[in-house]
Amino acid sequence: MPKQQKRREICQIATRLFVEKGFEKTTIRDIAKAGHMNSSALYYYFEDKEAILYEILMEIMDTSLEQMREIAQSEVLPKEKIDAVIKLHTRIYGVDPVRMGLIVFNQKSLSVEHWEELKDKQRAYSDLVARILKEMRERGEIVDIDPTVCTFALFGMVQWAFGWYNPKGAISPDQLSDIFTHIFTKGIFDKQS
Amino acid sequence: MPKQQKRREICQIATRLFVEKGFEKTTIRDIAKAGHMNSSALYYYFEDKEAILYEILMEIMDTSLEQMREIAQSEVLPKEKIDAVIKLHTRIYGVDPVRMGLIVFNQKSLSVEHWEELKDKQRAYSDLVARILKEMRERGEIVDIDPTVCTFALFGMVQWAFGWYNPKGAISPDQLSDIFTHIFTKGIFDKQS
Amino acid sequence: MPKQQKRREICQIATRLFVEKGFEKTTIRDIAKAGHMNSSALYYYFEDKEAILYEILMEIMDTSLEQMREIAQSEVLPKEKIDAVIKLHTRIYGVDPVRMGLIVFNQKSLSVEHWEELKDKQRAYSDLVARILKEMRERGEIVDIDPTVCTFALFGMVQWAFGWYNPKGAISPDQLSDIFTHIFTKGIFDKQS
Amino acid sequence: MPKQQKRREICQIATRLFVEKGFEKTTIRDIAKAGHMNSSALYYYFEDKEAILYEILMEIMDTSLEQMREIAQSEVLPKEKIDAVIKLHTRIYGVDPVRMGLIVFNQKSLSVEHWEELKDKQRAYSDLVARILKEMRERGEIVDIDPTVCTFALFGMVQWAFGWYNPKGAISPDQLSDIFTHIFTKGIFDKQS
DNA sequence: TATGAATGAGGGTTCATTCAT
DNA sequence: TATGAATGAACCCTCATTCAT
Repeated sequence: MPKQQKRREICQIATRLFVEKGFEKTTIRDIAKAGHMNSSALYYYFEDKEAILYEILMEIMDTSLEQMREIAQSEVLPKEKIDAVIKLHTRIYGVDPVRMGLIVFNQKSLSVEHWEELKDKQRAYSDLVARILKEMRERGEIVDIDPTVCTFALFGMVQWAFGWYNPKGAISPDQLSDIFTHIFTKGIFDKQS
Repeated sequence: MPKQQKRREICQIATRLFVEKGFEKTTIRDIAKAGHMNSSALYYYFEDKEAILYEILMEIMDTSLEQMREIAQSEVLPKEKIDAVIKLHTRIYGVDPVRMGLIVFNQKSLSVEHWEELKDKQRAYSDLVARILKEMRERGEIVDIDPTVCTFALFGMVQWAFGWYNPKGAISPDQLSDIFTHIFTKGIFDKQS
Repeated sequence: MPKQQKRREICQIATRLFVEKGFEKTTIRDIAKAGHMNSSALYYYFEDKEAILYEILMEIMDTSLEQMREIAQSEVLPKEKIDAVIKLHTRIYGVDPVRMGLIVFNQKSLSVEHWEELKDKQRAYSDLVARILKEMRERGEIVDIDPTVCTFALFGMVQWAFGWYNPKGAISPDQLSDIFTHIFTKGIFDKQS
Repeated sequence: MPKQQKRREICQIATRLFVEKGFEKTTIRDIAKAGHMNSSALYYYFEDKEAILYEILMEIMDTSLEQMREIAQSEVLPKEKIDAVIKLHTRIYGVDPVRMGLIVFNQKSLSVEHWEELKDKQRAYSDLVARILKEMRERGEIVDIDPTVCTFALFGMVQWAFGWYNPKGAISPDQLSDIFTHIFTKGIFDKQS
């Protein structure tokens, strides 16, 4: 258990460095120094440098996947689910520069197997949303566009915020997700915001 | 002049490799070998490995910035400009895996100065769009949301396609930009597609 | 006593690994894992990684030296002693891949002092044989060649078998030592085998 | 050509070090330092540390194989061939501490493929001798013992000298090979040396 | 213009060993 | 007796870069 705790600690430190400098430019010695330990000590906790990235990324995906599942399985109207989806995705990926930055900038550094594992979880995550939209589309509640495309459009819009959103700015996370909800559901031509 | 030509050739080769393996994992010898030249020769054409990336990225930004300027300066209705913007951005960044991949995955490899230069051009590019939206907003033609936020929302939605859009799939680039236009302007709750 | 027993156990495990992979490529953790113990525990039983090799090698030398002494001290004709010597050396070093392999491939990994100790015992061992031959030579019973050279010639011929002899093949260990005896004493030109 | 020359130079230096300390304990920097060059320069000439050992070992085998072939193909009596074989093997492997030491102490450090290549050449080498003996045996000229076993017995006797023969001692290489010839052909019980 | 050769800094990783418990 | 954790010294190898030609 203290070992597991130390792993987490290392992951937190590595996360910061990976976001700042990228995986490739972060050396094992950088991580060690930031954690006040010997670089070889890291190999007591992780097999590899890549294993650290893998652990970090998987933890992110597992957590968000679980939350998305809860939304998908909740007993509310599809429309309300979409609201919740946008709120969740904004909070996890839009407003937080770490998670998205980590994934976007470093996924290429995963091993092929681990990368595929990541992709699988991402697919599972987006499928949950696409299925909601599909249902709405079949009921004629939304526009007649491929739900998967709509999902990716939404995700792109929301998560891209990681690159420009300023947490200390005028817009709160909740306001941001409201904005995204408005655009995604009603478009910018709809004027009653 | 042959020198400039050779530079372009090198950039094309490097572009391919950077997209495939990323800047950090592409060695100067990889580029040289792919171009059937000696790795030392590259230093006759470029100061640095980074200089190659810089040139590639700047060329992309300059080209797209120019095209965006044309749209901004054209004498048409703002609404039509938005259509054109989405069409342009979809074509340049959405359906082409190279340009966006290059920028997203490799911008961290630029030197600080070059990175800021890139950011400046990206800002200029997005400002052109934001200004159109601002004008529309002032005229009450669109929803009352910060135009810059709208711009980034649009960009995110569109350019994220580089990661999932399949050029050999059922959706043509034009159809894709129509989809984006619909969502961005009318939202998915508007059912007449 | 349990400590001494454990030492032996460790030596047996290490012997196997040293033969398989060589001393340098066998890690202390390999040995520990094969013995279902923690690598730190080994340091309770042995000072060093090298100490394990030393113990193994010395045990081999002590055993064989003792057996050679018995032959040397036995009250039989020199000629019969030579027969016994060849039989012994064949059994210990020729047909067993472990002992010779261990010595040949790993003696360079001993510390200088230990290496010299090993050499001393090997010298004592070969001296016992050389003295028998010397006696025979003085009596004119054998060819007029330096007995030490003869001894090494014999040892080389016999112990080299560790590299090619197949215990599951057609030749039994006893037959092999008979062959060596024939060659060494009568040469291959002597046809009555 | 200067590159090939440098490769040879490196091999010579490495040979010395491998014999002195063994392959595993010789670092790439040791070799570089002994050759007054930068350790990375070695990688311009050789792919690997192992590639150096491979080159050295193959060169030894190729050379000796060629010389053994000449003997095998010469038009002389089998008995004279055997004399030549012993003379050759004594000179190449018995009297020279380098070649045999290199092979014996370091063959385990070759990659599996390279090790098998080495074994193949060694087999070819010993087969040439075994074939001569086989012919003699069929003609009833020598004892009725498996020629391959005789070959290995001979090789063992001769090459083991690398470990004990003193080039500055009283016995010249030619005398040594005469001794081996006597023992191998007539045995030590035959007294007219 | 172009190349062969060289270099130096550093990167990931291994491993024998130690030490507090 | 035994272990988990930590360490430090290396080790092999890579790579951008340089320089004489």
